Amino acid sequence: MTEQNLTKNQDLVLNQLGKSKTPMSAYDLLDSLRDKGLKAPLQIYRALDKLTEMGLAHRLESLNAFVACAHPNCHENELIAFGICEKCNKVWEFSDDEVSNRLDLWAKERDFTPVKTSLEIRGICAKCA
Amino acid sequence: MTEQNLTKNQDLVLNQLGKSKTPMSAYDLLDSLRDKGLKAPLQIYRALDKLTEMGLAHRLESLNAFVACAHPNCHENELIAFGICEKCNKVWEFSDDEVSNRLDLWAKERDFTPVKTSLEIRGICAKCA
DNA sequence: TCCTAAATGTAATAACATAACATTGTTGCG
DNA sequence: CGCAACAATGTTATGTTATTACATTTAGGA
Ligand SMILES: [Zn+2]
Ligand SMILES: [Zn+2]
Ligand SMILES: [Zn+2]
Ligand SMILES: [Zn+2]
Repeated sequence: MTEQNLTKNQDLVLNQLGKSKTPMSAYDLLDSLRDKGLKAPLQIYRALDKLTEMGLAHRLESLNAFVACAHPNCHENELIAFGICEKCNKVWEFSDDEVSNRLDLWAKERDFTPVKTSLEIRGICAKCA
Repeated sequence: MTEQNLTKNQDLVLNQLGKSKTPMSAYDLLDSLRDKGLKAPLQIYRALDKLTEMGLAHRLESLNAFVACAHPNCHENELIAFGICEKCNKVWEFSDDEVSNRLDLWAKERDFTPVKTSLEIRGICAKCA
């Protein structure tokens, strides 16, 4: 295992995500890991579930795809935002306390208990403009 | 047509969405509109495409589902955010200028041109807590 | 060791979305 | 009106994403 407590499949998936410059779908991952012995979607989805729980990978809801976390130790509780270029598919991961605070405020005002927030800005990056 | 310039299918889909208290998937919509003559997923998806373009409906990326717009004339350009209760599935549509400004700033700093932003807070509402 | 919980393997199926192509309806212009 | 151009529709097939169900193996602690 190259990462802390990861199992074989989790490690394979995370490494593959780490190598990729752009998000990968579960089936992209499956295709690229067939030669490592992975054969079924569920093997990928199970690994991704754990990795996203641990905060080592993130799911991009608007793409149905996944990226490795770009931060060393990305807390799963904090708000994470993504910029996604629709031309080159590159992803920028960032967070913004002010945005986070405003959304917390919205929630508090309504007694709404946030569980998971997704914030994805799709557009065109500087390089592709 | 009960709405402005909508075609028959668009009108059927929007009305169905309007009646629903919770988001509906394309196939939910298809099932509930079969007796109105709709038979194929594409008929639903095409109507949804137009409705979301017009800002009369919104897609919830994290649910693969759709809601009627809760605002009278919801500009498609402004940032729209959603709170989604994972227990009762109710959705609150809102916007926040400060959040919007912070994201604009993030984009400007990088010459990133936003096209479409999705912001979805999943959690538990006051009633379900 | 033995028990238990976590992880894995495998097949089948469900849920979501689009491609391709033929047809019909609408609008505006000569 | 008659025609062209475009938008919307109908229909079939297929592609893509995700989960259910169940059997088996592995890892770690009493
Ligand atoms: Zn991260
Ligand atoms: Zn780009
Ligand atoms: Zn709206
Ligand atoms: Zn609720």
